[in-house]
Amino acid sequence: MVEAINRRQSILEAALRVFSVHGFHKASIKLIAKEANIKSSALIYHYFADKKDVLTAIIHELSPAKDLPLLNDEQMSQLMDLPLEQVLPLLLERIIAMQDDPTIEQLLRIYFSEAVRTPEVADAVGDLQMLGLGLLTKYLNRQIELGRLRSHNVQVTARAIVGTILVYFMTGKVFQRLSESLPEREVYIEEITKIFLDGVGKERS
Amino acid sequence: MVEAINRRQSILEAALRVFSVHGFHKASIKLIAKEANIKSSALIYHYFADKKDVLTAIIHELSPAKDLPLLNDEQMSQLMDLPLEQVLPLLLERIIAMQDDPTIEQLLRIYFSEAVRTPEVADAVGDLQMLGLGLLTKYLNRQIELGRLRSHNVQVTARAIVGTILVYFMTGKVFQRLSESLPEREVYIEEITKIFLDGVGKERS
DNA sequence: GTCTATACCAGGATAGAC
DNA sequence: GTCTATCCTGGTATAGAC
Repeated sequence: MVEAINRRQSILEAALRVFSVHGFHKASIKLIAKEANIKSSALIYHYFADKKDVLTAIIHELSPAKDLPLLNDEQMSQLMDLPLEQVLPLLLERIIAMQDDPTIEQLLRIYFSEAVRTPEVADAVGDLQMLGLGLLTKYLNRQIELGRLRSHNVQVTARAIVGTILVYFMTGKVFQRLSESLPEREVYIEEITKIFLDGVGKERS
Repeated sequence: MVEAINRRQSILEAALRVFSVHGFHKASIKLIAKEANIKSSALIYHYFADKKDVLTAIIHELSPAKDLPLLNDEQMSQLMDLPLEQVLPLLLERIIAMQDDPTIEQLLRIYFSEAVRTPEVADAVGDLQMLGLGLLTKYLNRQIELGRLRSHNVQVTARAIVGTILVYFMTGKVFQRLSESLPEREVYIEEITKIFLDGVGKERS
């Protein structure tokens, strides 16, 4: 059978699942083979050089980075001029929704656990974050230019925004124990937006 | 030689280092033995039931949770009444400074990479965060009560604050690539404080 | 309490038939 | 392109002497 492409793909998907559950090192080639419904683990070596190569392929071929440039330049520059009270909810909504996609969730699990020691993974995630932080700072600077935001250190704000996403993911998916007190998604997004716009200080009226 | 306690301790410390660098599964008992300067990996089984037990011991005996109750009730209730513009910098300063301690940094690395799949680790970290979030929400509620902060969803604010710490750690220690644009520690803390107090919106003057 | 030696198994990877 | 069989390394863990 010459269904090479399908085979390769299903191995990749199986590996994604196995890696995300067991971690790279505990995940065995044999288990991946079983998950992929192939009789022979040897087949994996037909498509990939070694175990590490499977991980690399996952990172490069399944990364959500590809989905990011779904905005063309026009849409982008439109976004740049929208006020924060519109952009922030949109952004948070979009990114948090991504976490519902099982593939993304599995990828994130791998990223989290492997990034600390696998430079290749760290780089992939780093690229993603660079992109995100870059766009965010660009946007924030533009808004300052438009006089809608006060002049401030946008690097910090951008990171703080990313932090709210990070913490949402972690309390939701990693430390389930914390999910109880985790507010509804809409509430979370709404409140975050308010905080960044106006802080939590007493209204100066 | 009856230096049991020292031995046990140095095994634990060696394991901490090895786990933090290689991760739990890749870290081998033999390597830990070597790191601990003991001739025999068998000795480890004299002090611990198995490899997993070493990890458990690390988490329970080296966790920074113990250092947290360094405040007695009096100091605590004093803190509760201090305004956010004082408490937040203090808190951030303190926690970020902890990350300079190599032991803490190594522990954090283990937490991050292992929490996603080792429930025991997740619980330990979860406890820590519960404690942190609990204190934070309590504090925020108190401040609202005092009329210093506007009434709002404190669960969200608490998480957003934790997020700023998380992201600082990650961009600093995990994704070194992002360190370049990472602002100075003092700047970061100062700006974060400003954001939470007043947001980044145009001053309403 | 610390060592040497070793049993034992699992995982990564290859050879080679079909 | 997919399989069976197998090699080999390295890891966990134990037995047992000192």
